[in-house]
Amino acid sequence: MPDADLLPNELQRPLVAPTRSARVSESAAAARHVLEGEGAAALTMRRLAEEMGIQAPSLYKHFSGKADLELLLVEDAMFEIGEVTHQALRSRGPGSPLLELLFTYRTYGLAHPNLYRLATGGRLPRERLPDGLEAWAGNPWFVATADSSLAQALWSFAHGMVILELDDRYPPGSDLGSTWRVGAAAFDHAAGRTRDG
Amino acid sequence: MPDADLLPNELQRPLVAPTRSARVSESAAAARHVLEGEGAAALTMRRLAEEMGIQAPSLYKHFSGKADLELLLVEDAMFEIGEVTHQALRSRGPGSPLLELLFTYRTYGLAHPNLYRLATGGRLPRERLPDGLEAWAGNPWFVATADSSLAQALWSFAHGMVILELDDRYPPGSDLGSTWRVGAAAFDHAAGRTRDG
DNA sequence: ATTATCTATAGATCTATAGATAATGC
DNA sequence: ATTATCTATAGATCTATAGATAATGC
Repeated sequence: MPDADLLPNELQRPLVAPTRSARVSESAAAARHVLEGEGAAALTMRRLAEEMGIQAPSLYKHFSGKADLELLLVEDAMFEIGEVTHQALRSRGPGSPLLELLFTYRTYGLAHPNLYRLATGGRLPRERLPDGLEAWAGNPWFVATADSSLAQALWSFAHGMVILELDDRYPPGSDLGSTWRVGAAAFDHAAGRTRDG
Repeated sequence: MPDADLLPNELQRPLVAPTRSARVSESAAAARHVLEGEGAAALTMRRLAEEMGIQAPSLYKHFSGKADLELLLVEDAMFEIGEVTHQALRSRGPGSPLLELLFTYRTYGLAHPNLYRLATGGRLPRERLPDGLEAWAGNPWFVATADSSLAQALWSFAHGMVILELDDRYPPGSDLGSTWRVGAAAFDHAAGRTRDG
């Protein structure tokens, strides 16, 4: 069923590939649990098997290899990020819509640090992703700016902020709330909005 | 000796720790060669030793471990990025100073992808870095914006752009030059400059 | 019957230490 | 004498396959 009402420029959410068996879904959930709790280095086939109470070789009946498993997690993260950011635009409050979008994105990243790193770091296996997922997940940035270059610039700013914050790259004591706000204000202006629009 | 003439807000360059023996410097150069040529996964103590024509255990007379070696590369990258970005501000041409700074940063990242990833990804071992290096390397962003929040926002934008470009994260066919320009323009305005200043 | 799991194990790594030997510096 | 290097190797992993056994679905 189509979404009730789409914003201007909003894309239809792509379908989740219905090809995940129950066991595959369980594996993805367990993998996520290990990843978030213990970090990327801990996410091995052995550790995942242990988490599920089975032996590692059994996993190969469900996945052709580790890359398969990681792809599921990347998909999950992209769907979730797409959901929350689309939602941020639809239910926007009185403040700057960009700031709302940015804070929503930040909140997701900070809440799922290792999943965020996995999903946004390194090359994207485009040829194996569900059709339309990449475009749909990036769509909120375009909806918010109505310009593809500005959308990319805004997303780059957001990603830079999140990944640098996750990696504790800002000098201790930095007021990151303020950094997000001045960034949002700069892009608000570029998008043709007044600062307190 | 002090720099000839510093820009407003410009910091003095910190001294390179003069503690690198000739062999350590050679190792760092060889490590860099392996890293840039073959990627982070190839940078092992074994591969480095092979590159230098010695046996891996010999390296442990020069480094306490792999972390030691990587620290050298991070320092090198931070010094180099600091150099080129400070230089970009000093020798600025007629265009937007932010765009010049941004393009200089981008050019460095694209020219040294794996070193850039190593130096900017993951946690920074602050306690082991030369005194003042982090602040000095980040100083150009502050000089360019004269505001610490805006400086952080601008640097975050720049890093996001570079890392996403290195990881081929923009949809194929994206006009990234345009993305850099609209970003620069947004921050130029926020820094109180007119678009064609 | 078919699918999921198990045991056993191949085959590749890696980092790092111990102790012997060669090279270098005063 | 001291420092750099070598050989040998400990000790930990990891991914993935082969083939046997147990569980499940028609």
